[in-house]
Amino acid sequence: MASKVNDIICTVSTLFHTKGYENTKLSDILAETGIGKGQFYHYFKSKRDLGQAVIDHVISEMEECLFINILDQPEPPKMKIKKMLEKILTLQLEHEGKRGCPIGNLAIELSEHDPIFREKLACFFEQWEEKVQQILVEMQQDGELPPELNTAKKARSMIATIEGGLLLMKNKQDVEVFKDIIEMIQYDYHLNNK
Amino acid sequence: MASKVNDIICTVSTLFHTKGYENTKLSDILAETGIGKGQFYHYFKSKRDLGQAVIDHVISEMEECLFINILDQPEPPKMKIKKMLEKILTLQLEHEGKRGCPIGNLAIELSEHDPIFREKLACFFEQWEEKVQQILVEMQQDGELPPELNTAKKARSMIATIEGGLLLMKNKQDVEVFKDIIEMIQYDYHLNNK
Amino acid sequence: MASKVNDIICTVSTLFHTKGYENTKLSDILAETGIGKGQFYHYFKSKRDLGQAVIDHVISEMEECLFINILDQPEPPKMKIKKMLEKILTLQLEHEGKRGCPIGNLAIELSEHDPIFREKLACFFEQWEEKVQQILVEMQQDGELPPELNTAKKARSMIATIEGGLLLMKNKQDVEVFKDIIEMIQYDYHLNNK
Amino acid sequence: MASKVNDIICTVSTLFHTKGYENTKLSDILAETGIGKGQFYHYFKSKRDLGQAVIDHVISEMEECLFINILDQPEPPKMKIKKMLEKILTLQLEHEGKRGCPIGNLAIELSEHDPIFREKLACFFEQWEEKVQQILVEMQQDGELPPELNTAKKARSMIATIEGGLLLMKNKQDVEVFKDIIEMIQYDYHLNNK
DNA sequence: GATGAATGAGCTTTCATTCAT
DNA sequence: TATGAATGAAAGCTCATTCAT
Repeated sequence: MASKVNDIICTVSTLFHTKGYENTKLSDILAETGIGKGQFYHYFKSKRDLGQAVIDHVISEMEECLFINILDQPEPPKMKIKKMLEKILTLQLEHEGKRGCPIGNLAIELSEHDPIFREKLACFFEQWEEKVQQILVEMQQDGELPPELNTAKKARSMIATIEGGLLLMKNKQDVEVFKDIIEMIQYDYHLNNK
Repeated sequence: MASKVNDIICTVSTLFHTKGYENTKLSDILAETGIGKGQFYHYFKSKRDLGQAVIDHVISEMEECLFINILDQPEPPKMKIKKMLEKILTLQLEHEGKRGCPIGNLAIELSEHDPIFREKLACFFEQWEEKVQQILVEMQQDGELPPELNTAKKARSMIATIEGGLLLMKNKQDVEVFKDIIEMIQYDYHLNNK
Repeated sequence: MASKVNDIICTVSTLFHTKGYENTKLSDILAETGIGKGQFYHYFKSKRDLGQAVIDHVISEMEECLFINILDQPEPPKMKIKKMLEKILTLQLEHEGKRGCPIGNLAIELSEHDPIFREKLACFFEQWEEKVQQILVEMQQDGELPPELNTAKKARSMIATIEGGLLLMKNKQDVEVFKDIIEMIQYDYHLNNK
Repeated sequence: MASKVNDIICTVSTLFHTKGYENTKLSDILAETGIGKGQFYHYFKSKRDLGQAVIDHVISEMEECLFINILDQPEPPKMKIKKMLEKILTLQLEHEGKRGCPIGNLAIELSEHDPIFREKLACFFEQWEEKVQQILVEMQQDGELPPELNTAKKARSMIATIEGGLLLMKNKQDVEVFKDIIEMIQYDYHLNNK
């Protein structure tokens, strides 16, 4: 059933998040999902095939969570950024900041060696940059950002800060690190005196 | 000899940079270094043992490159940041930005599962943060940064931006991405009208 | 239905011809016939069961083709041999001589390890030898073959030449090889100056 | 050591002879040779790699046995053919004719699907044909064969008869079948009244 | 110090067959 | 009848490590 496939994808997305793609062995997948080898290969033609499905899943979860529910909503730009940052923090708090970014992790592991995986992940980051840029443009039009600012690059920079913050947080295994990062972004964009 | 050990470490640090730790197989190491199995296990008691040596090596290279040669030098603070960014870019240009940060990559791969590796990498980031913070304090004293700014968090944020920028760059396999990030940091700290 | 069973058998006989018995996987069979697993095991209790049915089918096709339509016909002996050789050539031309003898191939693959399969194939060859022998006896009576000739052994030898010719032809992947063989048999039995 | 490699090749050539290439599983090889998986892959990079080595080995054994020791010797042509047939019979008697031709079997199994294996085997048959043809030419010059006879095709036909005879023999699992074939060839070439 | 043969657990994948619906 | 999910043994192969020389 589709639900079984979905179960597997969900379970494995957690495995990928904690252990990475290569380091998640088929045996881990079978143990965690409780299915047999044969059944696995009934649903997926290879581990790589599953990998693509999981990445699609992780990305679309993130898209819903950040894009649809927040960035695409009709709200004041600063509020959207604030909510986005809070949402990311909330997601991290579920695992005490030990896992880092499910997408960023895969980007590091796979970008140089698997063009298809790389492309999917790159596509996510591109969309994210665009959506943030739109918000920055709004802010710029409201006079809240200097008119000479390159909003595309600034958006890219904000996302870099978030991803780098998640990297440092994962390295410290401490979510407080990411809280500092959020605070600095909020300071940078004056998100508190709204 | 010590020089043989060093040769191995240098060669493997490149392998770790491109393929990651787990994905660098002993056979890759032997092929790349041209030594035999027996010799390898004569010099290192395990792959993990080599891993530690390589991480130490990579970190101390980075320390020399960024800390000793730049951040610890008696120069104006803005100049030091500028040079640091340029140095990182130069290093990336050697591989067209395809590999990303040798330390950040390992931080993502290993932080959650190997406490010793994690600690070594965390220690590097801590030092980096401290050194950048000192510079920001100087700038703050010179009135180039607002007095209420939390320099520790701001330093952490700058490093996050750099690491995240390298992550996005690796994902796009395009060094231009990182150039944007540098430009935004320079804009943020007014590094050009110095 | 019987016709469904027959469809499967026909399709699989082609698979066996090109890939052999062991190398024809159930998945090949399902893909080629378009049926599902359940349906397969409804019609056949195992792959081996199907194997027997296919061998029976291939043999009876050959019997019709060579025995009933040619060797059992009331025609001059030399004509029958000539037609038999031409028929075999025609069959091979359908696949450019790439597949070889459907029965000889299976004989090589299965004779040593499966007594039932072996027996079925051996039975075919025995019949063939007998029918050819009868023809040679006729020719002997007509004075076209020396009276001391052992017709049973000569018949066996002719079939060996044919099967070996098909083997060499398959190995060269070139039907011309078999044409040479036919020519020599025709020369041997003076089939042209009839 | 080279001798270990050779041991494996010899052992496996027997396995290939009885079970065929595909049907000889790695586990059979390991059980029969008494080595471990790791060791196997230390000596051969794949089963296919071993396959090539085994085929080379089988062919060169046959070349020594039939070509160097018999067909290339300075002897009367009829004697050479006689000895060749006897040698082949002797080889078969070692296994009571149950295995068939080590080369013919592989030719049937592999010719259609593996071009490299096919080529190696085809090359053997070509040489064989040439050597037999030379003998037939000699006989023709001695007036023992009709001058209009196409010796190339006749040589090919003799080898086809031998190979087909071995096929029928294997199918019957009875070496007597091949004795009949030999007898007929001897009759055909008047090898007894020498 | 140096070589590479040997080990064996573990990897991803395949396959004929059975079972539940 | 018919479907395809489920099973699990076995396939070919990889890998870090140890051992004998």
